[in-house]
Amino acid sequence: MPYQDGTYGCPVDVAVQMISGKWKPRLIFELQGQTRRFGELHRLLPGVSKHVLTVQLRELEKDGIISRTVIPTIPPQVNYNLTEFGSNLTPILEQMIKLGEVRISKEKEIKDKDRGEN
Amino acid sequence: MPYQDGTYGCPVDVAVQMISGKWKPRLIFELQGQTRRFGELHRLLPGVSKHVLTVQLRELEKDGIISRTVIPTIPPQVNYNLTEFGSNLTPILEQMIKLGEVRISKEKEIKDKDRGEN
DNA sequence: CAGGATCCGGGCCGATACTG
DNA sequence: CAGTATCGGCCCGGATCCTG
Repeated sequence: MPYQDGTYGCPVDVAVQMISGKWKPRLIFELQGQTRRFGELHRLLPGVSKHVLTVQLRELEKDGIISRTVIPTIPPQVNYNLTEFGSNLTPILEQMIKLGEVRISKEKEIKDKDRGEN
Repeated sequence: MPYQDGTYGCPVDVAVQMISGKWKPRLIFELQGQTRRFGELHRLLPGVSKHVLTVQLRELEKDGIISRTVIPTIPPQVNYNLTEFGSNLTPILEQMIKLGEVRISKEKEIKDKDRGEN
């Protein structure tokens, strides 16, 4: 959202706002190239409650990152997809995965070293 | 941090933990290839208090992303740098900037369209 | 100059119960 | 199945004042 003078904030901050939320990056990741149902996402993210999951999904939808499609059957079915705009987030996720892996292997080293010293 | 069974979480979540914090991505961005002093960072991020800035810097330091160097002059001088490990975050920042720019130009379009309709 | 100490408010997140 | 409704805790972030 622009300031009153019509200017916009730093691109970094803008991006931060879009993906900030404890589960959003994970959700975007799980929706890469796949349609997922609500319950599916709920199972894929152990620890998230349905309430919080709903809120995060709604925010992503409002930001134009994902789309939500309701199929009015009984029982109902709701599908989530990445939008075209949302696919712009893919490179970020890829880099986050790389970073996470680097970090994990670094921790493994430390742990292995500690074991060697005891 | 690993679980008790020695396994590690999803790389995405690990990365999220590292960069989550309202000002962290901005701080990492401002430290790309440059040494910066505390006051400098404080001026570069309008809106952040010294207290919060300190906390965020300390967390980044604890995670091994930045280094903190004190030069005991009067008045004191404290320099911050990205560590070698921290430079692993550069690709993420680049992608976040791209994303932010896409988003900003998209909002500009909408605003221009609205102006045309009124 | 670069913080530490203290207080505080909000919203982020989660648990539980209920529903079309 | 895919949510809503309600409640509550807790921590993040901010304001203010103080210091070597």
